[in-house]
Amino acid sequence: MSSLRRLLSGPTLEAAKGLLGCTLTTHVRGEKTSGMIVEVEAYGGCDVFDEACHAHKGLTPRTKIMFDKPGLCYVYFIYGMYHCVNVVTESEGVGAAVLIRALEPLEGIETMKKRRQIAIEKNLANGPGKLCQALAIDKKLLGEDFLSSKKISIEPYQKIKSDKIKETQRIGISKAVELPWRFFIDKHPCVSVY
DNA sequence: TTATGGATCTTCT
DNA sequence: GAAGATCCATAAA
Repeated sequence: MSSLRRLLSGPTLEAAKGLLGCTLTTHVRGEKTSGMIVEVEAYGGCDVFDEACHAHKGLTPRTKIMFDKPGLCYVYFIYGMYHCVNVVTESEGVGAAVLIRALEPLEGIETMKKRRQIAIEKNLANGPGKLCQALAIDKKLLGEDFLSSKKISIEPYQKIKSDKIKETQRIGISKAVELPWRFFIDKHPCVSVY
């Protein structure tokens, strides 16, 4: 088992921090795009009652992927126009995941600019909905395995020192607001909100 | 079958 | 800083 898989099988908060500095890559319609993960949020897991987690009420058709094997891809549609990507964490049977909130664009930047219709690099993927547009992530990728899929994958890239990682409350939710489960690389220009 | 609200982004002031 | 766009998944009936 790879070290990344082992990380994702463990506590969601550890997995979230460990994903910072990894790369996220997609291959869609022959175009390769990738970026480094600079901001994440943890949802569910760790035996904590997390009302903001989609899976907190139990297994539904929408959230069943969060109860599946760690390392799978959970994509959902929000506000009528945007997608968000999550990495499923913890053991099979536990409803937990890490939301990927922001990337630093690395490869396929021209493709991302075209998909996003903007030219400013740091705005290509500095938000959960934006990075899905930039990497062409939608529900076709639901259930793919980040560690073995050819369409979407996560790989270790840069080691982030723990004193570079900042934790704060999560963004854009109305329940369990107080949990400090958002992690990002301090002072990185591609982080969505400070 | 219908009603409700959301892990957001953009545009405008 | 504030508001509108817009549609899927849920829950209730």
